[in-house]
Amino acid sequence: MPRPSRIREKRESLLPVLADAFTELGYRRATTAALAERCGVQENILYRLWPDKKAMFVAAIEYVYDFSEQTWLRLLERRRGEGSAAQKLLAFEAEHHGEFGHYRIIFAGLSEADDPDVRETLRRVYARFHRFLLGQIVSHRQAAPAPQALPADLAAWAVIGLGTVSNIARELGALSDADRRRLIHTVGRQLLEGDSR
Amino acid sequence: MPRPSRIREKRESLLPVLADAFTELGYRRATTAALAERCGVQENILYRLWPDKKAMFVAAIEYVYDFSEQTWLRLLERRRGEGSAAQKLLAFEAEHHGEFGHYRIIFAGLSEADDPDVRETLRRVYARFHRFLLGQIVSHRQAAPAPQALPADLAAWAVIGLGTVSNIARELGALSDADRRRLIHTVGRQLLEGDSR
DNA sequence: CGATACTGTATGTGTTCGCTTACATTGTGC
DNA sequence: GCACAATGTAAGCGAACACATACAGTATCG
Repeated sequence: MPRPSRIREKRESLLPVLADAFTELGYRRATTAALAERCGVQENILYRLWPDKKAMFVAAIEYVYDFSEQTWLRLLERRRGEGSAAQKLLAFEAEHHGEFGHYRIIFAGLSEADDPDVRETLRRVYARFHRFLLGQIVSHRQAAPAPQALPADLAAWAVIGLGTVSNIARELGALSDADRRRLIHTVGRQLLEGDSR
Repeated sequence: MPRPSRIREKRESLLPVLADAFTELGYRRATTAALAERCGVQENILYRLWPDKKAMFVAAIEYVYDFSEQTWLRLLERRRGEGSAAQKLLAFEAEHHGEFGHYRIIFAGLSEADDPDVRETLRRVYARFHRFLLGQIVSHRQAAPAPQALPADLAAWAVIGLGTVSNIARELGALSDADRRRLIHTVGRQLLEGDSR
């Protein structure tokens, strides 16, 4: 049994590069030639790692979400004891939301969502995102109970919407950095509390 | 001066067809051949009406927003005297939000936003959308003043975010129709009032 | 060693795309 | 009715694309 396969490791080492490429170029302009060049390999090597370009795209979407979630989890480990986890996340995102531009790969995915595989991948990613946020909101509210006009599951979706519109505004230059911070902070807090205070 | 030009009329008559095509197919799959076939003309006729495919896309985006805004204005004229205009819009959108699928052309645009023309068009469209919503929120709050924790301009952006996440959920099948209605209704009202009640 | 599967390089290939060109037909103002 | 621009039809063109093939080098095992 000569030369054990390094396919798995190779896939993992190239995924960040693919994710960056799709993020910067979108799906259409991220040609297989461009992907291969950025990876420093020939095209057919990519085709030995994934069956087709769509599979590379789908893998990149999942990688990007994993990356984001790990960033948040690391943040929560680092910073302890200054408010609830949800508040820390909100403060962090008000500062840094979208600065990696990774939301662009989601936009690219949404415009390819007529494809069943892409749609299913996005559905799973959004479901995970929602579950994560829901957990944060619920534990925040348990720590500081209040009259809750806004159910936590809806609040979690609304937070996703808030992040999305913030990303859109960033992409289009429709809001200044300061206004985007204000938007995330103010609306985020109201959604988090489910009430105004 | 023989045969006056009907270019302007032709453009206007084909715009809805182009908008539908881009909406259904996205930018990439809406090939010029497909656009021409749906319009019932040859490709080069499209090229006599617009300089290139991108211009057709940009015109379609603007048409879609005009169409939506006119729908809302007609709604406000039709239904009188049952709550504020903003409340009527909210109730209407909770029922019908996104059912034309026109949001898809916005997704397509966002994934082509690295192009300056596309980005500028989207920026203008979002600015008009924000201005429209802001006007509705302000006049609603004037009619029924309340302690406002949430500034109206931020509320307007948040409403756009709410609509966007609702569209995403529709596209991906991530929420049932009933849950989407509940989301728009509950969060929408809270954003509109800038407070809970 | 030496067989063998893994890894990399170079070069097609059929198709599709955005866009163009050539040319025939039509309708209007003088 | 005739000049002439507007309108339509048909064909094609270079480039780019996703993906494939052919083959040389290489590391690992018995």
